[in-house]
Amino acid sequence: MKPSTPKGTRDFTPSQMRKRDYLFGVLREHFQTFGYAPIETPAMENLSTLTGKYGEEGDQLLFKVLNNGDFLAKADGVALEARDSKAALASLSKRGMRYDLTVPFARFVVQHQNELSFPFKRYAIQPVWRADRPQKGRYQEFYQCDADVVGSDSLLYEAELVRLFERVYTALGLKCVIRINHRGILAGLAESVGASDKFIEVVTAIDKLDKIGAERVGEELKGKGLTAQGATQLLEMLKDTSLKSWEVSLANTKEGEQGAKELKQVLEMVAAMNPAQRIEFDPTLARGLSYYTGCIFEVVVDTTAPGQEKIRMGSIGGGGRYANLTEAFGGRDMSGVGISFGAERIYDVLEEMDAWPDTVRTGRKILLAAMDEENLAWAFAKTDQLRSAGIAADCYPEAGKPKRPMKYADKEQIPYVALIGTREREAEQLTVKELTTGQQETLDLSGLIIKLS
RNA sequence: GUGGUCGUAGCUCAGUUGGUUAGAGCGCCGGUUUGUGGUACCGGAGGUCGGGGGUUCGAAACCCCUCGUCCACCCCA
Repeated sequence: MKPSTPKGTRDFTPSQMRKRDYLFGVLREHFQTFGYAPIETPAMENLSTLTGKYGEEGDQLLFKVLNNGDFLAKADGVALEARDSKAALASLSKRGMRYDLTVPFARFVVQHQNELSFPFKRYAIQPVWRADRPQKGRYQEFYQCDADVVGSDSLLYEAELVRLFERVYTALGLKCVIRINHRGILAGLAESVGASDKFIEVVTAIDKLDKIGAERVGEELKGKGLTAQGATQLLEMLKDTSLKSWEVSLANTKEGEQGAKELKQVLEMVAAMNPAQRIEFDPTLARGLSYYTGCIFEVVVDTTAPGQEKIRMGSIGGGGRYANLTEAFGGRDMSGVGISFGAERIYDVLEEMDAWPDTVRTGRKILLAAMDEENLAWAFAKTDQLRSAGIAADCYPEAGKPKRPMKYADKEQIPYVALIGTREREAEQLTVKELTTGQQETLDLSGLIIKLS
């Protein structure tokens, strides 16, 4: 049998893990600086927590966990006989794998509402699972990195999360563009072309604009029941990227006016903090997720920035404000706003740009190698002293010719090798070779610690 | 879930109309080198040709099924 991981999943090697740890570390650090506290929720949730939250399609993409024990004995015989998977499911599985971090978060907030103080700010970096058909950059197991705040409808948080986006991407060495819109603008737009009742359809159609073009979006809109005139007018209005003129054109729609007003405030706050950041109002930004109700964001790589011209990647982050997230779990009506970093995509971008810091390349800094058996214990003791000084040191486990440890250090990209023979032990000195330059010097332990610190 | 593409060594891939013992490059292991890795030269290991069934005197190649991959939809990160 050829060993392999299940479809849509992958292993991470040490060199990949060092990069992932770095990326998650930058995220964690910024989340905490911005006042978000970590939480974790289980890999499995009760199926009742998950089903119905992602729409019909989402339910199909849930990984279900088979009940333990003699599950068939307790299964619904009628449904099994009829080969009706949907009907049989309830008696076969009561748990499912986490599909995203937002729904478990909503469950968490309601379940712990009496222990939490609001506004409650949390972040989470955890894998999620989807029974989707895998493609490049699309897996059945992948990590999500979310920061959310619930229990306040202050626009301060919209501005804060935009700042969090830019701070993180800047720390990673990436120039990005933050696109922003408001569901109210889209609602006002639908209202002004007489399609208020087709709001969801309008949103999902607009979401496809950059992908399939205005013409086909127009056709889709007409297919969904818009008048030809309404569809044309809608597409015409979307060409306008000036927030000022939207304020005017939507002044007679309640939601549209409110949306434009809120957007303006957020943009003003953000501009006051960092006028250099590219943040663009984009009325065509829709985001498919149905639960957004206020501002929505999406982050893309800035392809006008030096060194980033060739990057072709979809959004590397997104988010928005939602109302009533906790409603499904019987919580009181709480507004929230949150963002998500597309860690797997960011990884690919950093890989393409080779924008990793040097620290991800090396694990161990120095390898100590004894030439003969009687010096091995001394080499091991020196390794221990280096470790006590906080230096990632390792001792080659077999004494002998330098060839093996040298080759090992070369492959493992350990930058320094100390060869230890009787000469070194008797003089209490270490002969240290730097592999990239081939240069060699003799130092005592404290000198070596200073050199490698 | 729908349509398509491709599965040959650890990796990237050759393999003629179906015909002897299935190859290359890279990688891996060893040697040339008994206190010095990366280069060079020499040698070696490694394949039920994704799996199962069928057609045939004969299948890596043709047919069916199945699993996996990649791509386009759907949806999404």
